[in-house]
Amino acid sequence: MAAQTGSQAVERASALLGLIVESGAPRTFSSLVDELGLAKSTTSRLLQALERSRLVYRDRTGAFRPGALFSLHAARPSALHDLSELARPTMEHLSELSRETVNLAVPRGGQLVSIDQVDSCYLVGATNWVGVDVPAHCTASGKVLYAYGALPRPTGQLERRTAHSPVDRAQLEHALVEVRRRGWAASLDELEIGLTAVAAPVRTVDGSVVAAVSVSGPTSRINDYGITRLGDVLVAELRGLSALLGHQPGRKEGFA
Amino acid sequence: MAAQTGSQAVERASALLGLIVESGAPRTFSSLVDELGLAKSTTSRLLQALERSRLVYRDRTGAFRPGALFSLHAARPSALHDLSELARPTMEHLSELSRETVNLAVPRGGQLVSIDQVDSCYLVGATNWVGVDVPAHCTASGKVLYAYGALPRPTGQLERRTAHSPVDRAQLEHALVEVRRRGWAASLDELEIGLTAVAAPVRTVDGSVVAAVSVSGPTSRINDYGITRLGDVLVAELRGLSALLGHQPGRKEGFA
DNA sequence: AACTCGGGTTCCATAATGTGAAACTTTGGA
DNA sequence: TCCAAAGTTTCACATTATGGAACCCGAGTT
Repeated sequence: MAAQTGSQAVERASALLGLIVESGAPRTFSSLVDELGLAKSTTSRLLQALERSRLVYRDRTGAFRPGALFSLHAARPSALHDLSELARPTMEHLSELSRETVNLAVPRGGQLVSIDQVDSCYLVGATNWVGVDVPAHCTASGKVLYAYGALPRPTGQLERRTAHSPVDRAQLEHALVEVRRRGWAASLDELEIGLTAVAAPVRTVDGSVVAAVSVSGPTSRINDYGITRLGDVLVAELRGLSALLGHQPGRKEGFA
Repeated sequence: MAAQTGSQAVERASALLGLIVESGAPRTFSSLVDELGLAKSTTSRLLQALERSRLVYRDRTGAFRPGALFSLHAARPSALHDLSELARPTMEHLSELSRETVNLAVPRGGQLVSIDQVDSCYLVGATNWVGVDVPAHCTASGKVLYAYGALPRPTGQLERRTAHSPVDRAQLEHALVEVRRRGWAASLDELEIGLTAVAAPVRTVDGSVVAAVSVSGPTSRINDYGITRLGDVLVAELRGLSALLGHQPGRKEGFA
């Protein structure tokens, strides 16, 4: 189906592993067989290989569960289970896709702050955002956090950073409606002329939004990539990240 | 080398995964190549497959790290990081090897108590030990815990359960020296006539012993398997389990 | 700039390895 | 006891993995 080149056996085995690990509950052999649609024999062999390698094991009932290697990783004191550690792989991936700067932002004290960043590989556009507080209303991540109630609405005057900054409350609210509709937010030249960002939400187990991930770069390059396309990619990738946080994709995606 | 039948590609890929996950530090491509001794091309393809499946990812520096699936598992609230959960795979494995009852025992209130058990597949020998306190000096696990200082020496009279129970303190101490020398302990008919057990220590990150795993069954069957052989198997397997707890095999294996 | 060294990926012919249908075994139910 | 379901092993076939060599790319060097 989605094989690029090369190792089909490994990919199939990995798919099995994925199913076993992702669904917290023990997976039965037959459920795996017809979920992947492989022959019983093939499935059996692959699972045996995984079992030999201690990547899965069969519990008492004969169902498959994540094996010792997973426990090992989980037990590592160094395996920071915090957000930025979890998000790293996804962010690296997004960085490769877009080749632009990727940021992970969370609300802090009524503003938003980036807690992790993967730099663009271009020279232009690789400023550091980690730790610097920026006005949320003119960033893509900020809009996401506003839209889904992760950040309380700003009080007082909305700062005008550029001619494009939204300073009118009604205008902002209108934008937020749009964000919720599409699932992602954009900010074109609103914080700084020539700087565009696209962001989407990261949800936790109860469906609430806890962070936003943004991709940002020169307006021209982002436009080349396509804002909508980028938004959709972000949403898709972050759905995966949300799953890591325990968010069940099926569930209501309410906004606080 | 140690392939039974079937899927070599998967096993090789798994071996790579193992190296990447086990050594907490990021692994470089070439280190993987010459550690496994596979062709560069093969290694490259396998790693690409693993990367596509999000089982590993390349960080900024190009080194390989455990991928999203591992984070996912680590983040699971259900992923009990406690001892018995961690030990399960190993215990199941031992159960299959020996086909006897496997117990995980920890010290509690000066005695020892089993906190998890995998039953033998034989009818004879499958009693439940979980939760029942037994006199430590006539069990294999107890001797292990004594030997490595996980359990303070017993006070008062040593209970005589059978004619083979060690009731003499000097005799016990002598046995403990032997335990430390070999790395495992045995108990033949000491708790109950006809019941033999072999046990070895589980170490945690600082090298101290926190638990013992024992294999026990009818003296005759255990003898058939070979006490020494069983002891060695236990030591080897538990070395792996100890690694899960962060114990660096190289480190000093001091006994408290 | 041109040259080269080392790490890494891609190509390619070869055959070894993985594949699925079906036969077989085992388990559990009625 | 007989049957159905669940899983494993067998087997003939060709798809798929393999490793050597060629290639690529970036970082030093002259």
